Amino acid sequence: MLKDNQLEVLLHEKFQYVFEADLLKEILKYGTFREIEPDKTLMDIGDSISQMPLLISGSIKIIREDKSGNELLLYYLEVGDTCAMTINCTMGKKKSEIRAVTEELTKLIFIPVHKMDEWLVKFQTWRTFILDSYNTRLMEAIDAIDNLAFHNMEQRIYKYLWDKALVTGTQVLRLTHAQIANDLNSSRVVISRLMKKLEKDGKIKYDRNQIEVKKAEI
Amino acid sequence: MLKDNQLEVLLHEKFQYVFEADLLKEILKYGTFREIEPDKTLMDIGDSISQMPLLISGSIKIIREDKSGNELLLYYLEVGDTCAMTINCTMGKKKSEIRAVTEELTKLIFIPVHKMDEWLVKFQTWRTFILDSYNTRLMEAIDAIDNLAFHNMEQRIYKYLWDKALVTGTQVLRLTHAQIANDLNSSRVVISRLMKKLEKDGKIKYDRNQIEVKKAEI
DNA sequence: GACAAACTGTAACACATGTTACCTTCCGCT
DNA sequence: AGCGGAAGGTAACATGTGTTACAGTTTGTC
Repeated sequence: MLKDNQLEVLLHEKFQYVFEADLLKEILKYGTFREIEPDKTLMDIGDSISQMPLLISGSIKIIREDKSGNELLLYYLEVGDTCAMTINCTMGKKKSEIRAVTEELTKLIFIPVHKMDEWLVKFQTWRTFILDSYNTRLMEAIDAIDNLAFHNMEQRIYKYLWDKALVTGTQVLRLTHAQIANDLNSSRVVISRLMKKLEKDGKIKYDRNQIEVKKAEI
Repeated sequence: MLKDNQLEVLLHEKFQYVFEADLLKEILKYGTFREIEPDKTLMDIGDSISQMPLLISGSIKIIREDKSGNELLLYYLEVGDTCAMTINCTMGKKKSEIRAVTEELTKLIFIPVHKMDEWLVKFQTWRTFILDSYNTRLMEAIDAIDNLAFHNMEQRIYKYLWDKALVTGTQVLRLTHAQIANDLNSSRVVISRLMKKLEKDGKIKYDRNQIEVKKAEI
């Protein structure tokens, strides 16, 4: 746990240009801070949610799964993001349709539901934040649809790697072909085959457990 | 054009349980009514939007297109819906990422942008409505992702037909294989092939320009 | 009735992706 | 050093989907 003043410093650092001063105070007052290790499931399909998370640092994978257990990575949440799903899960008392897994060490503030609605009335910046969040998520979902509908697996792999490089802030990734296959709902053999092709085309370079992504056209 | 009192009757009929009385009055005062024929493009990719539509009757197809002109039907808007895209396009002054085409004769009320934000502060029912809209759209986008990621073309065709039956309110549809191919970003031959199979399995029945959808498991 | 256009059926083939099986290489452990 | 497991390479094949080409049928129009 952080001391209050440390949390305050963090909040200001990340959100001073997003939220007005009074709102920052309220967040500090009513929010609950939590720090979560990498690869922890924050929320699973079917869970009910009573608090809304606000991402302070780290990143979170949002994953969709069908009944047979096939998975698909939808998008990442990063600093300053919130989970749009949660917004309505909390407001509408519905169950989660997705799984959220921390990608790295992640710091969050949880906001109680009743404050969410209250702040929509009181704070212009909160309204903008919530609507922006929804919109960003909707765009990301549509981006995911584009990938599936209009791009082949080779393009999807490259985009997956590049996105991951952006999120983690490094072009050298530590991950295996099997992990990629899992996130893209494909199979390891297919990934290996196409990785070879991507390397031949100079778009990536890789060794066991390590992939370097180069900037390239999709 | 409708006379004011006719519009009032319509609005009440559709929204009396959604919006509080004062809000209905404001909508009548500041909204602009429009009636639009089937198969008209309401909004195209790259358009700027300055008004938010509220669907009174009819239905609207939301379509995504890539740079090469390949199309994909995302979902339908129905009575009581609004276009979530628009919400942020108006607020954030961004351009549309999708195309909206009327499926049938459609009645709409357009709301000026500045009222949107004002009402978020003043009316609880408006807040709920906007957040619900976003959430519904996000769920529909995720549903579209599920289809693409986890279902084969045969299942996608059946779901497409069943959804269309729900939207239009009849299990007998007037459409061609080529139209289906277009909406699913496939090709006519593929659709014909799989339609044959669906018919053999008793899930549909069809003739030239006409398809009867039967209730079946996906 | 003749004709053109639209709609559907079908075959043959190309290509992308998934599956299975087995092999090699690398790495950590004892 | 030897072992076992994890990661990756490769081949052979199965399947799903897209493409091209052409034929047959229906529909509307003159």
